[in-house]
Amino acid sequence: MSKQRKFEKVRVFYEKRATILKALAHPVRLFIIDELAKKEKCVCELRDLVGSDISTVSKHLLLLKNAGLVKDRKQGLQVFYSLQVSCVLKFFDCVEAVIGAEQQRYQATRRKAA
Amino acid sequence: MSKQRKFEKVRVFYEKRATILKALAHPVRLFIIDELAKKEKCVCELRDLVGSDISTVSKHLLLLKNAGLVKDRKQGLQVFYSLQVSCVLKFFDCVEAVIGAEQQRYQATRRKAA
DNA sequence: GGCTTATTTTACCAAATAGCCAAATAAGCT
DNA sequence: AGCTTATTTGGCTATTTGGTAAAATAAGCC
Repeated sequence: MSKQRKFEKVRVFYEKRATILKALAHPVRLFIIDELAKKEKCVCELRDLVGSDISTVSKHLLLLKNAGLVKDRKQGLQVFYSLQVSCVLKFFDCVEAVIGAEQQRYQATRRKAA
Repeated sequence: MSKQRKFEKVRVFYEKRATILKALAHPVRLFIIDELAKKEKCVCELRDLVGSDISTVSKHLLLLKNAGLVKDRKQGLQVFYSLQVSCVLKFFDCVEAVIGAEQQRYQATRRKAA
């Protein structure tokens, strides 16, 4: 019983982590993060870049904000969003490494098959 | 038209990134990754630790494997999984920082309200 | 106040995900 | 081959997520 169901005891901890990662786990949101890393942008600018309904973009931004990844600043009619946590960018290097390794394995398999 | 719908041109790139992050975006899978970082484990060990149906655990592992994050090794009746990409662990430090900052903001708000 | 523009919220539908059980597969043992 | 154990796969339902359109808010301008 000692090691069993260890997860139950740490569930809340991992749920918090998962919230952050869920916020990142969407192509549009990852794109938005990269854009905001360059420069703060208003919702309408992001809508033009992304090309979907502004309400959709707004929801993506709310999700990122609730996760603590971006912050917003109101200026007149517009709301400008900017990146709150720059360390996420470093993580993408790791993600790229995973993708690269994956492709290498795929090509190795193809060579073997040929 | 120059900057508009930029996302369409880079969509595939961000979809690949999102695949990796989706694989990470689940409390049980994050727990499994931490466990595998310590030591390779068979599916039944992980089932005991997690406490859900073995088929559920197996599916989580398949997902992590397809994302290139873990690898498997068959030994007799058992299948042992281990962490393939250790750099994900470093990212969790960033995630913890986000959570920490979030809590600080929350407490600051409470102080203001009180 | 009324008009316009930017953003958010609500309501609703479609698609994806997570979980469990049962059946199928795989590997060892006698 | 028959039995047992470990894991994977398929089928099903419940829940969550993603998207759009329409309504509601918010801020500026006349």
